[in-house]
Amino acid sequence: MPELPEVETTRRGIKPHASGQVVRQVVVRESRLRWPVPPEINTLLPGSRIETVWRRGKYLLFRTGAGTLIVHLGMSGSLRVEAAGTAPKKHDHVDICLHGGNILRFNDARRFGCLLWTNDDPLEHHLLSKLGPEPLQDEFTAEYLQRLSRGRKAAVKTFIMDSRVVAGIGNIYANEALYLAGIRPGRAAGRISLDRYRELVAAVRQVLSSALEQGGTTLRDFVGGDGKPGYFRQRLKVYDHAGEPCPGCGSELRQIRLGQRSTVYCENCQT
DNA sequence: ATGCGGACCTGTTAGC
DNA sequence: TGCTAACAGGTCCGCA
Repeated sequence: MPELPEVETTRRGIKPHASGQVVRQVVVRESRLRWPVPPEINTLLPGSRIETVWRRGKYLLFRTGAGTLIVHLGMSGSLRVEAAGTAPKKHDHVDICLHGGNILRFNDARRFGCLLWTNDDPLEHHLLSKLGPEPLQDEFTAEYLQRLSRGRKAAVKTFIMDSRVVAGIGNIYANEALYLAGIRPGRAAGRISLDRYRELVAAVRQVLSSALEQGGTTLRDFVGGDGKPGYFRQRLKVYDHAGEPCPGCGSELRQIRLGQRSTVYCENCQT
């Protein structure tokens, strides 16, 4: 579920409640996540102070004096702040109880998310070390995409959803950005011009920033750090609108599958 | 090196 | 109404 805007929305919601707080206790009700919750979550995290909460791609990073907690929300995960004493709901797998009286509560129905621990630089962790540039930072450019894509036959949509190419773009925003850029999702990445990659980079930036302003996209179960949904769903132009008229030209939006992911586009506006 | 399909899970919905 | 199948915001891994 959560792509970059949802993870960043979560970070912003949680940060004021978590930064500077000392962890009082950790309760793990279900340790079978994508990877088993490591023992350090129980041994090193309690008693340590959360210094900062930051983000790399779709990973949330909680730096403490004892090491760094790495959190990924997978498809259905959320992390929200609740008052101590609030009864856990279904799929509330982990509670990080803070001395101030709040709980950071990890919920994930599908358990594709994870909580990991590292004592080293988290950016060197094997899950993060190969991530491509942040799409909202300057290193993400048309020249970069063009250079990296030469000779590649993969669909451009699959290409920009590859976290080694650029971090944080998932299925919703890949569809939206390609629509905004007027590029057909199935086009081979290696055969797209620099000018069209310029359009694409601008579109990615626009759609991600705009989604961020709206607190992310909630299709069914996403909630931010405050437990509230995001409001970008009503701004989606193509995702979740297959069979409906294209907002630009009125022709019917088509749905296909690319890399096992549903892909929606306008055959007229995207070439 | 690149690309593909399968795997990991539960919940919701569409179809019979 | 109930059963079954397909699909859902992610991404790692093993194999060709």
